[in-house]
Amino acid sequence: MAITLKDLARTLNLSVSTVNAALYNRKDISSATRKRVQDMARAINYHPNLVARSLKTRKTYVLGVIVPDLSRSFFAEVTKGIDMVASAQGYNLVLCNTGEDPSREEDQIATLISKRVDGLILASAHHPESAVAPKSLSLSGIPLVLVDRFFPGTNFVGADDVKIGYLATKHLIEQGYRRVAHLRGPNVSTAQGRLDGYLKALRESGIEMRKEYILEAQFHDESGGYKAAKKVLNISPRPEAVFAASDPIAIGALEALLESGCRVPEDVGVIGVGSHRYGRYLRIPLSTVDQNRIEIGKRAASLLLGLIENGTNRKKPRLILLDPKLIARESSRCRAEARESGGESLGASAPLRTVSRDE
Amino acid sequence: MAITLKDLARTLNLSVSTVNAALYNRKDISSATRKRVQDMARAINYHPNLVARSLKTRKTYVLGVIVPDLSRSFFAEVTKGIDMVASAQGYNLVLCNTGEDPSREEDQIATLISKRVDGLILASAHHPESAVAPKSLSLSGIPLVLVDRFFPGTNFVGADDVKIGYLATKHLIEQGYRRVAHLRGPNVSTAQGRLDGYLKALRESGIEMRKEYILEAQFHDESGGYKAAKKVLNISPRPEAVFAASDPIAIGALEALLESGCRVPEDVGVIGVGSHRYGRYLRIPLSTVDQNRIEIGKRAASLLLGLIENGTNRKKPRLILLDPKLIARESSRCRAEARESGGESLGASAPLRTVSRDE
DNA sequence: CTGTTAGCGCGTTCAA
DNA sequence: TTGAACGCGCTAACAG
Repeated sequence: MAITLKDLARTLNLSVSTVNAALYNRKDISSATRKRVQDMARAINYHPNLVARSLKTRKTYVLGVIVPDLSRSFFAEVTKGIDMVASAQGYNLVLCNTGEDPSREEDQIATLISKRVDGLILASAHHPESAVAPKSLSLSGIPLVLVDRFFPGTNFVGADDVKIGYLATKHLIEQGYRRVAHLRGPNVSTAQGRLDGYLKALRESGIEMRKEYILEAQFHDESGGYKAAKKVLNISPRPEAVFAASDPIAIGALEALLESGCRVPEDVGVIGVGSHRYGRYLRIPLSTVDQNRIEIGKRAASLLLGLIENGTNRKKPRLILLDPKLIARESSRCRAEARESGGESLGASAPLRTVSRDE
Repeated sequence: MAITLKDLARTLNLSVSTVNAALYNRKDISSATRKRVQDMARAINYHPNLVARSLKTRKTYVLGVIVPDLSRSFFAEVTKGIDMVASAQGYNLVLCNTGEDPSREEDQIATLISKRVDGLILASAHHPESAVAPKSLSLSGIPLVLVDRFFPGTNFVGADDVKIGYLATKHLIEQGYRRVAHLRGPNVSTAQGRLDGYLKALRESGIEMRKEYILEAQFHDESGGYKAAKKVLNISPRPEAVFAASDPIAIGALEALLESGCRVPEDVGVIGVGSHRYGRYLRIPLSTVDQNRIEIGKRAASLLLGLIENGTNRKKPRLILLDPKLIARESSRCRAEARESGGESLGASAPLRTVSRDE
């Protein structure tokens, strides 16, 4: 049985309120008693019961975080970012992995409401159009921040997907590729934004868009990129480059292209999105666009904590878009001399230290 | 202000205990009232206050999970495994990322004790010799399961590291490499086990171990593997193969070897540990040993839940070692004809579908 | 400076 | 079947 404040008070021959005040380091307690109390607390291994405290204070110092799949590096890193700022402010994370199952997402939200989390971060919300979950959430008054997938009318933190698509496509065009295909993601805001950016870059360069150059795959699935790239090879005129909406798609595409005897980047250029940690170690070091995942998590947590501490009576939902960064590697280096583009120097000869990930 | 049981009861003109029983679906309530109560609960968006319930029942249905770095795929996947079985049993996870900081680990444990988690999973415990944390834990009576790094006297779930080292080294030897170097991890049980397995395999094959063939690196750090491999190249006689204690180390080593003009696997064979998702897409598809990470998480959660539900008065700590699996790819294929060794077929021509990760 | 006490929302006797 | 009342451990008045 856990030791309670009352136990501690009895042991010290003090009242609970004195002991409590002493533990909180209030100044209206003699420093002598304060020390006595704190020493004794440590000695008998007293740990304040936070569930009782929460019941009283109506504050749990817990943030709910719902992600579809923690084993995707995107979500793992966003979660890490969230935890960095949350824990610095004394909050803990309760993490829910929906496994991409929309019905579980609803259950999880209900549970988190019941657990009285102080706020909630929802990554890649499912079918928010049905919006049943957000509805009970807003009724519960729990502040909510969406991450990754946008949904109008709610607080949102994510990468600027239009810019991602634009940067990637523009880069390919600048490298001398004209016929650029796009392996897009499924029908969510993220994929849509990247597609828009792709179209914008084409338009800006006076390149006509071709519907048959746009194929769909799953963000996290190499085999989708593989299949789509195989199809790309049969289109005539054959595309000279591929902008994949994610690194996994790009990796699958790379595999398909090489397997079919294409040279990358000479015959076909490839660029992905996500700045996967091992992108530079692939058969052909992969160009990519960095979303700044850790920062996404950090900003989401900051925003949420702001909402929590300043009360939710914020007028309008905030929308935070982070700036993506182009990382040019070998997979997109056509004939053009290497421009300065925020990337590293060429392939395998790059100094390896820079890749170490201490932050 | 959240709706309480009392609010609900008042709305229905019933007593709280009736309402409560109805919500719990007890049979001693007329099904008519039961339905009435449940409908009304939904209608007015009632969410039972679990913190109040926990205070009463002394059960939070929360498991603490402490990891050093969620952005390392090992921990992300173990955590995913934990969540799979925990959530199936109605438990939530509160996740703590120590960022490798031992002092934070202690703080986190203290917080989790105060939050009255029902159990705790500690991955890669820091300096357990000081053991201050486990001590307050056992005093608190919170069941504890260690994962990844072993520490005698506690429940443990992990891969069989000796077997990992043995499988990897044996494989290299079978492929015809005789002089095998080992890039070991830092001084923790995991690295020690793999080293032991390495030595065992050498012994068994009558190969003399050479101290200068054993170099140290950080598990998660490519640059460590890079540096160590550079050193390996200067040893004479030069090793013919490298068993790296992790995939990141192996990837760094691969980079160093190729950069120095070595051919892999012809001049030097390489094998890692961890079955990284992109190992097969690297410049040279990387042989590795799979630890079965998801399963580690699942077993850890099962064990912990068992301890929780059956009371902690278990006699002896349990020790669960999972069987690793060799995955042979190109980086370790010397001249020997491909043996059947649990791996896939050769390199880039392997059918890509098999890599999709639905499980 | 220190002690007493009334809830926070829920679960659970025990009576009715 | 249903209702009344106590207590889980802690916080925060308020009283001394």
